[in-house]
Amino acid sequence: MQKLKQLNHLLIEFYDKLSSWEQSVVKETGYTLAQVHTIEVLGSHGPMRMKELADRLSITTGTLTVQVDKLVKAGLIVRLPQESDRRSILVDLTPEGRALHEHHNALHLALVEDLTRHLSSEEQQMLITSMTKINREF
Amino acid sequence: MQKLKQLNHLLIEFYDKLSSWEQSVVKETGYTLAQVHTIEVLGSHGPMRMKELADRLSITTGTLTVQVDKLVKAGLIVRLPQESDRRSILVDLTPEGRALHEHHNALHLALVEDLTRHLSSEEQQMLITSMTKINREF
DNA sequence: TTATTTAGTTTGATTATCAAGGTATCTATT
DNA sequence: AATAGATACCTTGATAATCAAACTAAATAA
Repeated sequence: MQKLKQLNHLLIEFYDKLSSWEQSVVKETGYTLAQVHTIEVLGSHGPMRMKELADRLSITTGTLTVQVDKLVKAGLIVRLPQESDRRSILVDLTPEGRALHEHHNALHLALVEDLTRHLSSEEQQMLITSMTKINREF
Repeated sequence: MQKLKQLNHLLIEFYDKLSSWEQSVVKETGYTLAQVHTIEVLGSHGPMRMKELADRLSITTGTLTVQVDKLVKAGLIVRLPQESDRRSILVDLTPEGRALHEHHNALHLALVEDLTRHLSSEEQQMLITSMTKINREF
């Protein structure tokens, strides 16, 4: 029970710190949090339809339409109408969008490297194992 | 390097899932995410001044003033003017606010219990150790 | 005393978001 | 084939969160 409380607190603390880190990192790009988040999802999962993207971002397709409009205007993504289903639209990164993702992802990797540098190889391995189990349960 | 990528991905996945979970849990309370987040911080760290609360929430004091107005009106918190420094104001939970925090916190604990139930006692212990180190570095 | 810093508030503008309604397209049923 | 229902996306109107900048009051330093 004490362990649970402790773990709960640690996970929340990590969440808050990551949230704050992301905010400050995003601010420097000149884009908004929602925009960068959209780029992140497209960058790490590849092109996808509006519906799926909205689901992954936990927003409605209505909200996403507005967001995608801005990103298209900014030259970061493109809308690709689908022949197979003419209702749906594939959204994909432009080279500029991909560049932004690469850059942002590099910052994430550098952060994780920094955060885990005092973990032994064994601890790192077990952290991977544990987080995998946790995410699977989520 | 492969490990880093893997860990980065796992942490982001966890973050996104927790974010989504929090959103749906908060929705059921009838309060907004920002409101519940404010209650959470006050509940787990105790009463504090506007400035400190704003810092912990990563928002400006201007934003917080508006937020606190709403929470006071909703009966969840109170403003306690300080005699020692008459510029500053201590913000604290009312019994109603505390009840909301208790309830929300219980959901968090239940979630963590659920997520970690397939971890061995040893894994749980090492997860605590690792997350402690990570948060310290953050 | 005067100047500077600090704590909190107010205001105006921007962004993100949702719910609800609308259009076009696809799918299943008759 | 015709119709009904479901799905994908878009549009619109309203609300919430946020910041920057200007403001007030109080504390602190010169």
